[in-house]
Amino acid sequence: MIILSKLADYGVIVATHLATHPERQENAAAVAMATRLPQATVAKLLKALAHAGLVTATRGAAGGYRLARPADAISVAEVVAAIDGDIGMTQCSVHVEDCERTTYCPTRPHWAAINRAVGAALVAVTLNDMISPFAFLPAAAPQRDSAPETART
Amino acid sequence: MIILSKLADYGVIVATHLATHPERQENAAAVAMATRLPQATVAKLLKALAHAGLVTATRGAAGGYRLARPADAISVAEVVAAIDGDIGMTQCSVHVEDCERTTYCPTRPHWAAINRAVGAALVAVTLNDMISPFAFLPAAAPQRDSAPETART
DNA sequence: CTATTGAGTACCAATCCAGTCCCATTTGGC
DNA sequence: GCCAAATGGGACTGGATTGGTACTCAATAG
Repeated sequence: MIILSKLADYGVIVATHLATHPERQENAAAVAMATRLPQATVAKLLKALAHAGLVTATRGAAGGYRLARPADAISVAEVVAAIDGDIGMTQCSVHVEDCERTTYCPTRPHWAAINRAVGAALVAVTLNDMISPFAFLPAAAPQRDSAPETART
Repeated sequence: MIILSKLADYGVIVATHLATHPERQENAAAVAMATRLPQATVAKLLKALAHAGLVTATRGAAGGYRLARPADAISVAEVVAAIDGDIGMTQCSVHVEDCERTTYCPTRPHWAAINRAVGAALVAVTLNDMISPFAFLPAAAPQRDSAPETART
């Protein structure tokens, strides 16, 4: 199974590309060319990213896009969420009210925890990390501990 | 976006149900009844789980399914993988050869790391954990249920 | 004023997925 | 030995989702 949709994947590529030239302003066509992605699709992605406030757009002739924030202040999770929506493991993680199984489904509360772990893995990575040629995180997921207490909210 | 497909979600529910009665052998109809899921779908799921070796099936009259291993030796990741296939963030995480972008895509190596983190989050949770009514991860229980991400940088 | 470029929306095609059905095979009971 | 019960393994289908495109409106530079 693939977690990210192709569009979200592309979105990260596009955002990463912009992160490599933070000062330069590029229009959709230029980004499409640089990333080898279909132009119409890139335009759509950039609109979504702009809508989410991750990139700033300049309209009109000689317009274009650039990152709204420094590359190390934009997480991959944000980029993905801008395109695919909020991340959740299961239906009930995102739309709790939709799950009529809530009353007798014993697994539900646990998904929330898994959810958080996955989200943390994505939040921990910034665009700046994606640019760097080296690995950046040791292991972002919570290691299972079999010590359920340590409750320290 | 929802990470798990409905079937994978159901699969975990089914497996969890079997984990509550490790010694009992149940046929597909009984599991469907207990879990309130469509019978045909449950049958399909159990076949997949059996194929993956997570449950053992007994054919013929009075046949049925039971867990192949103790509940604490089966991770959620295995159940999900049995139904949805291996987990990967992006296309290239699962089918590297399919990605003709390999040569110039700078993000690729990083996805592998994110991938590992997400996988670890699922591997860390066993069916036994899913049964227990209490949280098993440090931050699992609190009231907040939806929108767990939204990076706060 | 006009060319350029993003914003927004509507739309289409293709794929994927959830769910069902069918038939072969195995096994227990009569 | 035969039949019923149950899994094994496909094939099939309707529908939803997604990837991708096209078209029009709005803004801006020159």
